[in-house]
Amino acid sequence: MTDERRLTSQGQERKQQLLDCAARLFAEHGYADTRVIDICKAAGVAKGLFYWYFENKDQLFKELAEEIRFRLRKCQADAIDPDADALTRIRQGAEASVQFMSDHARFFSLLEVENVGSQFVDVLRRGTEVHVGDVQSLIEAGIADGQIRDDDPVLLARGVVGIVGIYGHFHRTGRTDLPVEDLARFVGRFVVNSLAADDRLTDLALGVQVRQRA
Amino acid sequence: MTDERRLTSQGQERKQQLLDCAARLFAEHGYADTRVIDICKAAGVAKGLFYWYFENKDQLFKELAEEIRFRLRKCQADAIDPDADALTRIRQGAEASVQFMSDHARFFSLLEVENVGSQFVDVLRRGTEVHVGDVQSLIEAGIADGQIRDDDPVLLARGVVGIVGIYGHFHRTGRTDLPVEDLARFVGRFVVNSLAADDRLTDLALGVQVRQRA
Amino acid sequence: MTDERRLTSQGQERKQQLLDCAARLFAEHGYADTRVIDICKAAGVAKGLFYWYFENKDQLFKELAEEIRFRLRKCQADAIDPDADALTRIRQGAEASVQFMSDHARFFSLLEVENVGSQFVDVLRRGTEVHVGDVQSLIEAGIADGQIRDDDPVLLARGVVGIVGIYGHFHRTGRTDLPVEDLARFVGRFVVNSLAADDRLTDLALGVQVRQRA
Amino acid sequence: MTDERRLTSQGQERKQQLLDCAARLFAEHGYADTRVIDICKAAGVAKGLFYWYFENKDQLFKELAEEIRFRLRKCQADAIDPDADALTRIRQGAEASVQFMSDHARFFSLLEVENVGSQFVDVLRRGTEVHVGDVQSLIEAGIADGQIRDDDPVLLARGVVGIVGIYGHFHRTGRTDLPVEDLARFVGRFVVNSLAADDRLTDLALGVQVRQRA
DNA sequence: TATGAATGAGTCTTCATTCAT
DNA sequence: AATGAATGAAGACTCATTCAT
Repeated sequence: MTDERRLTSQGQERKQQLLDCAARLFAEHGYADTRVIDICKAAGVAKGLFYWYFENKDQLFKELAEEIRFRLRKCQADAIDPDADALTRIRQGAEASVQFMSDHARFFSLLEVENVGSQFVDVLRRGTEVHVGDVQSLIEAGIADGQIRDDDPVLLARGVVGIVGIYGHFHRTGRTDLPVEDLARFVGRFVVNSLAADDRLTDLALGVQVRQRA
Repeated sequence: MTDERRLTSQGQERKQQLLDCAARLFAEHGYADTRVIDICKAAGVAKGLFYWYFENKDQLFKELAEEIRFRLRKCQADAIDPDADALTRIRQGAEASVQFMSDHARFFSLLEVENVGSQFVDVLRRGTEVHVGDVQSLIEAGIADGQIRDDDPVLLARGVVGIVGIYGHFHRTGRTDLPVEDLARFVGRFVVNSLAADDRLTDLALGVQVRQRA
Repeated sequence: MTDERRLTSQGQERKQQLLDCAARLFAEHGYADTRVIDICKAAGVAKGLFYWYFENKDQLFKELAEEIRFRLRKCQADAIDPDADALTRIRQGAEASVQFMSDHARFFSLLEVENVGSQFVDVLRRGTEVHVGDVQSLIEAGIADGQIRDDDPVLLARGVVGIVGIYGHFHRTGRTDLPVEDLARFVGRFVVNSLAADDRLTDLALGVQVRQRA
Repeated sequence: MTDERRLTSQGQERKQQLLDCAARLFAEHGYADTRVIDICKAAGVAKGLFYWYFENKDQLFKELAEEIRFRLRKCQADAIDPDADALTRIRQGAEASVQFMSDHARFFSLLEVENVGSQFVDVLRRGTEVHVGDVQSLIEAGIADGQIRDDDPVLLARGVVGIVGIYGHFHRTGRTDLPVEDLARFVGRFVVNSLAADDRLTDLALGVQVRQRA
């Protein structure tokens, strides 16, 4: 399947079925510990068929990774109020991301493979960079507004993306019984606090109506 | 080497040599892509000797992981001023960690394997928990002092540990030419901002002498 | 091949081919000294294919052992005259067994592994017990008839099975140039003599028409 | 230790200690599954020392095998009444052998390794031949006397040795709770019945004083 | 499309044996 | 005599990928 192939609708389904099974198994046992045959068995097809739909195991992974990135980004865009200020938008994006990661826990674990020596560093890193870029733009706007503290925007953006990932992982690996909504709000607070130039702006971005400062 | 073996000093050296070689190779090519024989070749010994010192490849990894965690913790303890306030101590610990991760980049990449399905989740997670616990104590103290914002200490601690890890990884993977010292200071700032209850306390923990607030 | 696999007829053939080659090699060089790759080379297939048909080397052995036991038992049943008396039937079974072991010497050497500490004791022992059980029934009948001397039927049965095995081994290991037919008859005589309650009954079971007793 | 070495008395002890441990372990787990290091550990010495006392693992086994054969033969000789008739002497030898095998169960299991493809066929077979030779002489005498049925003496001898071995194995592997003495007597009976030319002679060799014949 | 069969390079692990001290 | 260290050949088993039908 090196070339772009036109798949019948049944073929499309079959392919998606394999993708879904793979995602689940990768999430459950990791990429290395999931064999091609496991995926096929889960989908109830013969091993040979795998290679009709995918060039190889790596390629399947990359398809999965990109699909998920794409969905996440869409979700973030949907969650962000285009008229809000930069910090608020970052917060909204972060909260939506945490929620999304929880909803698609299985799929998402995949992206955590960004490890040294992995054959996927490139894809994954490229994926991360997209998010970092998104956040960076917002941060630059926020700094220009004086809303975000004046520090290296790229570094700050990386921090934001990283934090979201951390708590996503944390929640995904079941080490808290906190409801996602609460965790999402916590992450929003955390991110805003990390970036805000000033306490009052923090309050603003957090939507605190009235607050007494010491 | 299932049982506890008494090693001669020569044996101890040889074992450490194998550990060192393994750490380097794991860092360079990843755990899975480093074969036992690669480690042995790097150490200039026969393959069989590996199994004189280690039960198997997994076990070696676990020994390494624990050794590194131990060293990091020692380094943090050394960097922290026992008389300083909680937030400052967290900052010192974070900065020291970034520095340490840079110095021992090779070793440290190892710990990034905390992935779903890995055979090492347990060891690694346990390792992380130690750090989280350390930070948590400090955070609780800081909250009691009113220096750190009143939020869930465990979650906050996880954020701190996570952030340090992220920037460590970032630096390790060579995606910045920022000198480590600068990165460490940035991380310190980031952490402090994330936690501080108030801008003035931020300044305090960052050692800013005088600062005009808007 | 952990699960039950549906094999095509081609697959069945290939599997049998591997079984046959394995049997021959095991017989020639012993179980331990036959490598999986030897079996594959003998069958002209790649190493990996072995594991398509068998879980592992042990499992193949067990399949072989059971197959051979099954065939032997079938052969015995065919050789026995259902209308004859017990002692005669035992003799017929013994003779047929010796003949069978000679015909399938290769296969049969396998069963001699019933050794202390072998990973196969269970299967092999279970196999032996089947034969012992068969003989035991006949012996009990013979004792009831007064044809077989009144001694512990289980022990006697074990003796019969053992003797047959011994001479089978003896012939198989080429330590005699006696034709199998003669050896079989000798074993028949031996068994009958061991069991018969009385000389006259011995003669009967041996089919001696007339004989002068001293 | 290729050459004959003069061992100090302490050395003799140490060597015997290794032999004993090896015998036990071989009996318990089989030859192949007993590692040199297991023997050394059991004896509480370092692995290197093994090769001070034995050329290699095979050689140790051979020493053991011969030692046991020697002892068994001695025991048989002691049990046999030099003035008795041939059949009686065979019976006495057989009974003594069963008893001996029970007493030295551990050691004795070793001799059952006479398997195709084993590196020990030679030693073991040679050992067996000694016993067969012993019995053969007695059988020839018995045939000359008309006490033993006129059949091939070598084959008969093999049968006798084989039967003794079978029941020895049977008892050793714990598949009967019959006291050894009883088993030994059973084997004596079995052997005598197998060989005797005539029922009356059977009685004689079994030491039956008076018996009513049908 | 779909299947079962086939390939073969790759890796861990074992263990008898030897060596230096 | 005795020890711990070192060697390296050997073999079982895995699994992504390809093939014939």
